[in-house]
Amino acid sequence: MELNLAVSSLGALAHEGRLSVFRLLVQAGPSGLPAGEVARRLDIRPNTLSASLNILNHAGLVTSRRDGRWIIYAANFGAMSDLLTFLMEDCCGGAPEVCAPLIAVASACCLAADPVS
Amino acid sequence: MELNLAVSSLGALAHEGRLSVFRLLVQAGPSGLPAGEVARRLDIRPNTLSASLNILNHAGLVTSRRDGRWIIYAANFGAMSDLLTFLMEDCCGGAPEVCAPLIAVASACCLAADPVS
DNA sequence: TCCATATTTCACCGATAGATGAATTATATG
DNA sequence: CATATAATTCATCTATCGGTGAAATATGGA
Repeated sequence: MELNLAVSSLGALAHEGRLSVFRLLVQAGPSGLPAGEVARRLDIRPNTLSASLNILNHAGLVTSRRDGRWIIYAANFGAMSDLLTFLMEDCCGGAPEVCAPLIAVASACCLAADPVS
Repeated sequence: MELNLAVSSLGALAHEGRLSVFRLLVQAGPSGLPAGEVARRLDIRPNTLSASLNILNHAGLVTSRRDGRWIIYAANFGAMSDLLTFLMEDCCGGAPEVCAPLIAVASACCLAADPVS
């Protein structure tokens, strides 16, 4: 990942409303949620939410598809993974203890369901 | 980690100069680097760098200590770990494949040196 | 076709971020 | 004490961000 893409992704997430939206979509999984459902759950006005989703989308963090009169947004898990990987690069230059908690978190939520060989 | 702390941490990193500074400090390890050395390596003016370091410091991402006429900055690896952990929370609601690459990265750089039991 | 619903786009305004030159503080050395 | 170096603080200016009301676009149903 390039520095500038990381900066725009971090900038997209560096906002209370947008971070809440992104986390909600992460929790919702790959099937995503319609914009209106996001607005209702987080109590955000439609036009404000639209601007937020547009910023997250331009940063590559969410995808959108139309389904009838709804537009479904979903977290882009690949982009999320790329960003976190970028932030972790070289994290162990002198401090291997940094990664241990992360491995624990990732393991707790994933390894049980889909173990890494 | 609270949402607002995550937002301020992400905001601190969402800047080309500051992200470069943070990554350099991460690579430098816990012993850190003097401000002037950071400025020289990244070609940033001293006052601009000072503002950047101040923002990273207020977000809790770097620490500072004076050593003679130098002020040594170091990445706060605990805060970094907390932030990444926060971003990964609930990441597997429906997509366990998200975490696999992260585990791989973390494992590659850490497990060899300090295996998680 | 007409209307209701879902979502976006637009124009505007106030607030905040970011860079800079100049001045200031702190430390070491002769 | 005088001077040079390291780093910060301050004042200022410009650019961008973020939210809002109003209007526009798109879809489905009567």
